[in-house]
Amino acid sequence: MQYNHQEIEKNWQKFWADNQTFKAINESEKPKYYVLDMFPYPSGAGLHVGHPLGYIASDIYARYKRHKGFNVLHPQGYDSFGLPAEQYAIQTGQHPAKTTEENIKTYRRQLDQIGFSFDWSREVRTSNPEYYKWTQWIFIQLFNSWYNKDTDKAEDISTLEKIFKKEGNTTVNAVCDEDVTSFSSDEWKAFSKAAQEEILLQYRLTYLSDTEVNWCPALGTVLANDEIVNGVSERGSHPVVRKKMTQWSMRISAYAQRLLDGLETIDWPQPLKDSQTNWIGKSVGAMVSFQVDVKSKDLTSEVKLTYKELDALKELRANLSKAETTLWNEIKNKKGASKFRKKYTIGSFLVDYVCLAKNLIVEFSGKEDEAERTVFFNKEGFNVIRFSNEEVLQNVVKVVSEINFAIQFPKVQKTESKKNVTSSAVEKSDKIDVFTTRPDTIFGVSFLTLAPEHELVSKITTDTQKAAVEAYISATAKRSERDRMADVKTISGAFTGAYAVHPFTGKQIPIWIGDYVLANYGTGAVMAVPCGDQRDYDFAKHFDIAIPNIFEGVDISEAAHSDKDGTVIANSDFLSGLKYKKALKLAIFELEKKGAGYGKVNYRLRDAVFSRQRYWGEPFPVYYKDGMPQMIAAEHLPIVLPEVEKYLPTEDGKPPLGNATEWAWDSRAKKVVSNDKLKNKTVYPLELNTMPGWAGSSYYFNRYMDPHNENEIASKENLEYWQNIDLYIGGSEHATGHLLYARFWQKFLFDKGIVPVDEFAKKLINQGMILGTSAFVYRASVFVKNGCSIEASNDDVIEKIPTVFVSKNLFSTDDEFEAVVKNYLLDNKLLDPNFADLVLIAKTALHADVSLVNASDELDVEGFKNHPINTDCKDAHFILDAGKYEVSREVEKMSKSKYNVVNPDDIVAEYGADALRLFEMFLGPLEQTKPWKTSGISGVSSFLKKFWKLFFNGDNFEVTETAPTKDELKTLHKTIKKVEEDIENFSFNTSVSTFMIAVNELTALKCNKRAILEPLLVLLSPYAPHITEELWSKLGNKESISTADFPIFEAKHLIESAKNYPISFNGKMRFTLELPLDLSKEEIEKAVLENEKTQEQLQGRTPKKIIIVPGKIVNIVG
RNA sequence: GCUGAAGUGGUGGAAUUGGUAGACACGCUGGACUUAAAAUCCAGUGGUCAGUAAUGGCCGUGCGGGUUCAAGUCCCGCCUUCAGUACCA
Repeated sequence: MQYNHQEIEKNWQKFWADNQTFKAINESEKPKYYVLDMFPYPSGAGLHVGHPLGYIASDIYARYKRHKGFNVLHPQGYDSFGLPAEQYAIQTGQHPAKTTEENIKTYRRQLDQIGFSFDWSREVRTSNPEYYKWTQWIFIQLFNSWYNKDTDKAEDISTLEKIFKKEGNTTVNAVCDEDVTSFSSDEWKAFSKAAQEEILLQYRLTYLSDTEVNWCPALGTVLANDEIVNGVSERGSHPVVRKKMTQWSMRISAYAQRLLDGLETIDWPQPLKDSQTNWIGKSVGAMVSFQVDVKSKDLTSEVKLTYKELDALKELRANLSKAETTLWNEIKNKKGASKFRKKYTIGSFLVDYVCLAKNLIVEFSGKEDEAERTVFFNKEGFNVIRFSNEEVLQNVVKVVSEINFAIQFPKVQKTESKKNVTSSAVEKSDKIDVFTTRPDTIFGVSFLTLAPEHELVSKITTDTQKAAVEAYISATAKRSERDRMADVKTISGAFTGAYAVHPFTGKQIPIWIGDYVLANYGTGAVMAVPCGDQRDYDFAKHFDIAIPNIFEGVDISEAAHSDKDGTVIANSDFLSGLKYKKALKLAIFELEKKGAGYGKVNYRLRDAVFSRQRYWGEPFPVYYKDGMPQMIAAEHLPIVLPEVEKYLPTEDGKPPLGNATEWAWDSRAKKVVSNDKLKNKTVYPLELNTMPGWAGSSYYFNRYMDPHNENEIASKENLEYWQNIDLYIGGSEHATGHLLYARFWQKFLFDKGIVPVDEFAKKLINQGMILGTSAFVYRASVFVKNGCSIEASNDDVIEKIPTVFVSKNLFSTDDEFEAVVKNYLLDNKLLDPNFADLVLIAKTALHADVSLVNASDELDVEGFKNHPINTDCKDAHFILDAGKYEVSREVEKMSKSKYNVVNPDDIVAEYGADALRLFEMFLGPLEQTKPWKTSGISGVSSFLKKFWKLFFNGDNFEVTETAPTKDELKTLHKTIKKVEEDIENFSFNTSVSTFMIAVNELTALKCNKRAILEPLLVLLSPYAPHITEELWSKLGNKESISTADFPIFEAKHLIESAKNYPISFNGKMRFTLELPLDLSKEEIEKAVLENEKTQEQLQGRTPKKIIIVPGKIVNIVG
């Protein structure tokens, strides 16, 4: 009987579905085991052979664990919110829900035909309201929580309010915004409700803030750092710019330390742990404050303000009028060269706003001395634009765009005249905070460097340095982030003219700016220790700044000395003579004593922006009342995504949800209502942003435990029973995205007592990528010697020349290629011999669809000519090699554009799911990147046929009950041992070889005994579930093979009485000798030395030494 | 630059603690069956040299050293490839 994989596989897939064979139960006598794949985003392209790799591995493991007596949970679902469906909706108007639904159908069909043992009754989809109800619910929990550093966990916000009421915020040890002001309990009580809310927002684990975000204009949305690759969007490669927006953020930084600590407790790949560690980027050091030295400033301004005037100025700045505030809110976030200042003195005039770098003054019109002011400002090189209060209040956008225009296209040329600009008071308290990991080198500081964007720069810059500093700032502002990153070597900077005071020596330290200091790391300022840091060293060398040496016996004439260990500090007052560790501690101690600094741990990890300007994502359960966010009570969830007509941002720049007409919250009726009702007092606008892709994937593994529960994420009992994932398989590209956020949420849910464990996955494996094997054909491009291509100059010369392709082996160089083509054309009279010298032929490599190429790299020429992508090749000529056209091969990423994508559907149709499963495992180690070559599948395919044949005699199923022989038992138990070890070590590729060896041996032994074949079926069934189910039932078994116990290995069958010893001479194996295993060393030596072959090797010499490892090897030296 | 992983036949890859390098496959070559092809089966297949042959010698795990009776495996120094990350103070 023939092995008919199509019929067998279809039947058993139906059987499993009908009998719910793999449905997991939530309580059992058996131990639990939870195996999970990272759920897929259902893309329109469907699966290619690379996608199922991890699923096959986890499925084998899940099936193996079932055989081993575990209650296995092995669910699957879809991460079904995402950008592609939305992009498609924008292009076609098709609702993303519909696209998603269709894609899921394709995925499901493709997955089903591979025979996975998923419990589909637990399927989740992140875009289902029943699911995202819980995503919204978790968001509310985060909003209602703060992080208490004393208890080191998240707590309910009410406990914080209690403390505020009782003792203000000075005693609170919380993770919060950096700029919180302190208040007493009385002050707290005196605050308005709105003010209190605003303060609480600075402590909540999710909070609104104006954050600088990665804005992608082409996609109309904000992107996370990990969604940007090389400065452009990961999807679509669109440019990305920095922009300030009011956004929801997640205070993941609160968990930085615990996210690091947790890594110690989980069995994840070291590279993945390392990249999380680097991402979190913990550095231990100190915060050091440097006072700006006021005396040193060469204030040349003629106008001096009195203290009284200064106070008045401060007052003015604090109490802006409504129009002033409105405009200020629009322009205050401008950075760098377009930074604005409010209420600033120019000469003796007080101006409303000024951009110093661009020499632009913005004023409200209607001032009495307007004409006089204009004359003075213009004389000083400033351009003035004025707006009325009404203009600002009615259309602030227009006003801002006029200001932007004025910045870009200044009317007045900068005059050379010296300006009398009062830097409006360098206040005595001005200080520059720096973060350093090397406070022990504090005596080596010879300058400070500020990021060009640092807020103090314009304030401290002296008039003499102003021009240089401004020029530098505008030069760096012009360079994109990308340029700055790419160009690390060029050293640039400018001296501000200002000095700071060294906290210990009191010496003056010049303050520089330089773009090697990043504005968004640490404080945006560094204390430069050129002798200990290469960048500082290079900077100092470049600008000829002193490089004091504070290391004992170290030469720093060539480069900085950044080694810490073993270095002794010198020339450093109280630190001299100390080693790194001691000096570090003492330096911090002294800094703290002086009040000039304190020990601090700094993390690279930033809070995660949680708002996206997209349609196809979870809506926030948030409405705004008087500008303050309000949570919708959990009982009214889910807040369902509204329908919109257009999926693009609105014309006034609001996110797509701004298009919704039914998107207001009726706080009395507790439901979403039409926007028309917004005039009502109890109806409020809803949040227009949606959540990012990682929201839904950060807890889905918990939801699988109880996916249909309407009252909780999952019941306490189920969470308690399943705990967490025992084995999680997925790609390493999620290292600093999904896998970090999911750990964060799990820890938060753990703090809140919702889940029982604080790490969601005990073991994780990254499956490697499967690459495609592209096929190339070589096409001849014909040129006439004057340089024109044939298309361009259609003369007689080339009239008859057709498209020509040349088989790979016919040439090795370009010259040979040209000769081959020319000869062919001449032989076939396609080229006039008189013109042969006028013609140039170049070769172009083109991708050919891999489905047109067979295992021997031979191209199906007719297929190629008729392929839809080669319409221009219908009449092409192919120069063959021995009647064949051979393509050249190259391994590349699988991609549609490279025509190297292999669809599992085709493989399943031709070879069967079992063959696909075996082959994917056979390709190589699971975690390794490896190329796909369809030709290789014939190996596993013929293995399955051989295996099938063991059970048949001709057309008859024939398995005997005869007792097995020693050899047969040995083969079986050898296989049991190896396969079990391999599965436990996730070495699936080697167990496939083991199966092949076993079947080869049993075929040779002509074994058709039940006692051997039945256990072998169970061994193979995790890998090839269909064929084994079929044969299992043919053996008379009524239950699915998945319920069978795993065979037990018995060592007694492997015990050998003799060993074929390799006999080596000086380490080189010369021959083998079969000897009984129970011989002693002496007996072995005797037997070996007596052997004639030994004597032949020795040729009369006496061995110096004989090494005998019983059961292993004999080595004769001499 | 830093971090991590890896370099073994024509190809994918084996070799658990140092102990017969190249398992198992693909591909290739030859043969059987067939009118022919496909399928199937059998044999050979790291390189090189010698021999009609059986067989035997030498060389071989990125390169150069070292430890050892014995090194793909351990140590030192380099080279290359891939992945991640990047002026992190």
